Amino acid sequence: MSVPVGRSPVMADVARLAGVSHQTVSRVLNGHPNVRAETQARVQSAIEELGYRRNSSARALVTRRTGVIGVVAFDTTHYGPAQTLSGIEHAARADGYFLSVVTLQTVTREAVSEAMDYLAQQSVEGYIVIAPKRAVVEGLADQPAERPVVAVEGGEAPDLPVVCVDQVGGGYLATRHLLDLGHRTVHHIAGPGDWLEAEGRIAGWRRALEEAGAPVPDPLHGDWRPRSGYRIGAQLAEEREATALFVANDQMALGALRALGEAGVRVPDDVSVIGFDDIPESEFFTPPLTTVAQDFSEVGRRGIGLLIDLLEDPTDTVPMTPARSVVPARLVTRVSTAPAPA
Amino acid sequence: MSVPVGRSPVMADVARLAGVSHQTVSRVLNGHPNVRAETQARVQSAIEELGYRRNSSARALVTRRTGVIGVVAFDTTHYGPAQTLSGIEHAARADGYFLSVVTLQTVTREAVSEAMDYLAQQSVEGYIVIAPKRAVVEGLADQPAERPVVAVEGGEAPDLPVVCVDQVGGGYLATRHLLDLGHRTVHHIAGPGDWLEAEGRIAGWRRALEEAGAPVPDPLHGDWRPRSGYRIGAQLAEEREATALFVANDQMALGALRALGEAGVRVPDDVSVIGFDDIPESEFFTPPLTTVAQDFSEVGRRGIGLLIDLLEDPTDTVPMTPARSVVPARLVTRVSTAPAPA
DNA sequence: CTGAAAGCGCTTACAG
DNA sequence: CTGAAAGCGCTTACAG
Repeated sequence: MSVPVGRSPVMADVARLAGVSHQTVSRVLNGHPNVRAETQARVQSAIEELGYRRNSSARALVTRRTGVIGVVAFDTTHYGPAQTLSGIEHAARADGYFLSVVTLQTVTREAVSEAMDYLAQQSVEGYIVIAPKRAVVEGLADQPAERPVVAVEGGEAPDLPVVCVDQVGGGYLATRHLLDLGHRTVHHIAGPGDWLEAEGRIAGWRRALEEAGAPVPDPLHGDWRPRSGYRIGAQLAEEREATALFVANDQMALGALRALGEAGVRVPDDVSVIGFDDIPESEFFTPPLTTVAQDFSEVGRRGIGLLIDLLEDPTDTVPMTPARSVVPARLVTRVSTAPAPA
Repeated sequence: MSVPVGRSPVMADVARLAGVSHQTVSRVLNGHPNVRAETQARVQSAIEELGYRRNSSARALVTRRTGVIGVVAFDTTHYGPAQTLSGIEHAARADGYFLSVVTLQTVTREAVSEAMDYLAQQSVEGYIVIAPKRAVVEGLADQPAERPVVAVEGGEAPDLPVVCVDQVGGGYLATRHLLDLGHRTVHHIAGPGDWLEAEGRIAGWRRALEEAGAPVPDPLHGDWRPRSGYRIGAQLAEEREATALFVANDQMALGALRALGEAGVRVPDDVSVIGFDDIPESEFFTPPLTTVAQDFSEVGRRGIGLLIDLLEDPTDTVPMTPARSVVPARLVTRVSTAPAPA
């Protein structure tokens, strides 16, 4: 009445031990009604006694559902993607889905479609793609789309279900904050040109300036990394023109802060600086950084929610306008911003 | 000669189109020898024409191999785990494995075994567990171990294959560097008591001090976050005793730097500070931080390598002493350390 | 409420 | 070099 050594127990083993057919075991496992309570109990204890675990491959073969969601993420030293991935993972698990992850070094269309291909080999049911660049999002929309795809964390994108933080609103918030402090205008250290987040933040910054009738200086593009912020910060310090600086992420803000400090420019007395992301370090920068916080976990949660809706939607009709969910950004005021110098 | 609409092509469809049996298609797909070149070409083009993709569940059912590796990771705002995960992912993909990831909020034995249970439902072939706490590693070693497990990124652990950075060596390196600079002793802001990394760094620090016959102050425990470094830094600044400070990670070092700065203690003139991790920000701290770099990607790579060896080892014998791989740490000298004040 | 039958889409011996 | 047969471990109608 026991299982041969060296082989994991299968449903038939449980059935034999419980004195029922394997179909009844299946019913118990799947929570079907129409199983006598007493039978169910017998099956349950047989399952426990044997340490039986259902063979997921066999199940997937017949149900045509693997329960696996493919995630294409990016290998960055950035704070956001890791947080987003974590939000995605928790939400997926809460709904009983598994996550298969591919992380990319380079953010290109080709790399993304290769990653999706790889995941397709594993029969994922749908995809979440962390798609921060315009080209990638557009490449995604072009794809034949055998399975649902949700883009996450870039900016808003056409023709694709998307979850993102309100980058435009965040950029607006940051700039507005500085203008309200009496600054004549706000200079901007932007992210790389093809990043949706960079574009959104520029748009918000520009809108706030235009609304206030303030001059709109050329945005200066960094590469998200501290060093680029340092370089541009040094340049701005030399020009001695800016009194307010909106930097598109906290890492570049850190570099800028350092360059300003080295040039003898006091923050916030001479120049106010605001960042974006609210990384854990930013509170302890010199000085503590005013910044814009993004709720990455919420983005992950909503992304999974959207995808699962798509996967489980019984109607199977593609809506004319894809779903879209925008998470608001939030201003975090600290020490690095102050009223404009007299 | 084509596939009914609404159904993905199966092997039989390819076979029909190529005019062979489905077994021959299988042979081509699996790269078996003994297929005529011409037959192979016909099959290949049928595959392409139909856009056929092998059903992974059916394959796994018969081969008893899913090609999936389960990863238990931690949801931290830390730099290391994300980098490690990325290293794991690249290595796994290079070897044709898939990664199913669970991220944990809390690092407890229970959470880890729950996560492994969840992954077992998906029939993972083995596990990589990022296990930074002693209790977790010990819990892992206790488990019945139906499938191979490799622990990664904690310290060295008994009874379990492990890949980690040489934390003891790193702590030694940091402390030695400060002693060589002429400091009488080195104070230590440590990580939380139950973390293996914290323990290893303390051990290395202690060894260097003892070797040099220097006094060994009590280590002061933070929680890895900047705020705890700030708190302890403020306390040390008040005591005015330390001239050299080894902080167990860069985030706490950032907090300490800030506390010292606020107290009017100059770094490195009055106090030298060294961190651990070499996060991208540390180069732009005030002042740029001397620190100890860990090659997280290498840890991930070796972890996967070890696990795959275990999975593919034909002998199937468990060695008496589990494999163990230690990645060296590396000193990165910047501005925050200097000779002891006269 | 429960069981006997069929079949999901592959791979693996076994013939030839 | 290639095909007919069996079987992996489940779920899903279909009977009863």
